Formats: sequence, structure tokens, C-alpha cells
Amino acid sequence: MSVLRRPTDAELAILRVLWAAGPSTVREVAVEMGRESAYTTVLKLLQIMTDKGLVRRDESARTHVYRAARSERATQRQLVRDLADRAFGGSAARLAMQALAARKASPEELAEIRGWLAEREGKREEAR
Amino acid sequence: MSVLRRPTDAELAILRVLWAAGPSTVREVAVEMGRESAYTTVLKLLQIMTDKGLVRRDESARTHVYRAARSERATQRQLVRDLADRAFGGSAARLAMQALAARKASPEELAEIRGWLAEREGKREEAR
DNA sequence: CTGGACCTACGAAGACCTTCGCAGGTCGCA
DNA sequence: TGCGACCTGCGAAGGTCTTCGTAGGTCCAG
Repeated sequence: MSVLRRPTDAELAILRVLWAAGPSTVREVAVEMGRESAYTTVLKLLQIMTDKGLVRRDESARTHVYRAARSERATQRQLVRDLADRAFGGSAARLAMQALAARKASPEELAEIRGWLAEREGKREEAR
Repeated sequence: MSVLRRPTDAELAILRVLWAAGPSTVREVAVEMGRESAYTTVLKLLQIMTDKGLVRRDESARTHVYRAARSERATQRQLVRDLADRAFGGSAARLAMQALAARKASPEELAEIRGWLAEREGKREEAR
């Protein structure tokens, strides 16, 4: 288990599967990822990720079962923070604005954000 | 000039300097980055980045002058899109929400975002 | 003119990432 | 019992990233 680092691309692809499908075997992950990578590639990656602490392995059965060590949300936050630091001078708010500008958001999503901001505003008012 | 790829960490650190300081020589970039990396490391990176098309080099003088090939904004958008695809199912709006939740934004920033959303809302109304 | 300060180019080392083949063990069914 | 299907662990190849020393050229102050 080495230092905490952000997941690499291939690792993130595997985490996505684990988050969506829950605890899975190597084969399940490999199938879910299509035929893009060989079975042993997925296996190796999962072994490495276990060493890094990105996933946990249940070895009680012969066929091991892997699950993500951190939640999707927590990982997303880490990635966002990381990107904010590397490319937005540490400002997650500026990152958010670029994100909203970069891609059309659905009306539902915009509404959700407005709601979130309103709630936030409410809290600030309370704090006075 | 190879395929289009996202800038690596070290490359991004250099781009940050170029965006902030404008066209610069290797020495200027190296000084700006402190004593963390040797002069020749910065030089090599800038040479590689020139090959990749990330920076442009003016060789008219003996001491070359480098400038970022793409604007900070455009690069930020690329990075945001990339992260949205890799970790947010392609939804930049969900990324934006995580960003707002991940770090406290200043009131000014929140106000700016509200303003932006209001403007957006206005456009939608207009479009009816 | 000559030494020191500077510049670019190059090559190589070492660390990671990603890929996959192969070896060797286990399981279950015909 | 024996064979095929499966599993894990291992090792190595090939790519990228990052680092920096060294070589060789230019410039200018003394």
C-alpha cells in the first residue's frame, strides 16, 4: 500500500464498474468492460489496486470478490479537488463555472443547482 | 506532434506559469517555478510540449521564447470535459455540483454562479 | 583573446502504467 | 479418473513521464 494518489484511467474504469455493479469477481468486471481488455489485465489491475488500497478483496471463497474501498462520491470529490488545485488555482467554484459553461446541462440539473444554491443562501442568512 | 492528450501534471504546472506570465524564456519559467526542478528539466519539458503542440516556440532570438498554444480557458474546458467523461458519466453538471460541495466557495463566487444561472434562465425564457 | 555565464540539444535512468502470456492449482462432470 | 474450464500469481515487455547530467555552441566583459 503506497501513498494516496489519484486513480489512473484504467483504475477509474474499473472503479466505475464496481460502483455500478457492487462487489464483483474479476470475471464479472471483465465481462462488464467488454472485450477491450483481457481477463488477466483486469485481474492484474485489481491486484495492484488492492495493494494501493483502492479496492478491498474478499478471499474467503476461491474466486475472490472485489469492492471499491471508497465511495463514488468521495472519489469524485478527491478528483475534483485535485483538478481544482492543478488547473483552477484551488478554486472549486471556478471549476464549477467552467463545468457549467463547458457542456449544456439539462434543465433538471440546472434546477437542482439553483436549489442547492438557494439552500446554501438560506444557511448564510441564518448565520447572521 | 502526437495525438491530442490531456497535459500531464508537470506540463500543467508549466502552462500555469505561461498563462500567468505570458510568453517566457526557459529561465523565466524555471525561476518562477522555484527551485523544485532543475533548469534542464524545464527545458526538456518545454521541448516535449513543443512537439506535442502544447506550446509554441519563437526561435528568432538565440534565447527561445515559449507561449501556451491554447488559452487557459480552453484547456480548463478540455480538462473538465475529460474528468466529466471519466468520473461523472459525462455529466458536467454533476461535476459542477460536486465541485460546489467539495470546497467552500466564497460569497462572491456563489453570487457569480447565481448570476450566471439567472442569465441562463433568462435565455431559456426568451427562447419560448 | 579568453574564461565564465548562458543557451540548446541529447541521451539515459528510473518510476509508473498497461498489457498479456504462461505456469500451476482447483473444481466438477462424464 | 481424467479432462476442460476456471482461478490466481508472476514476470516481462513496451509505453509514457519526469528527472537531470553532459556536451557543445554563443556571447561578452575584462
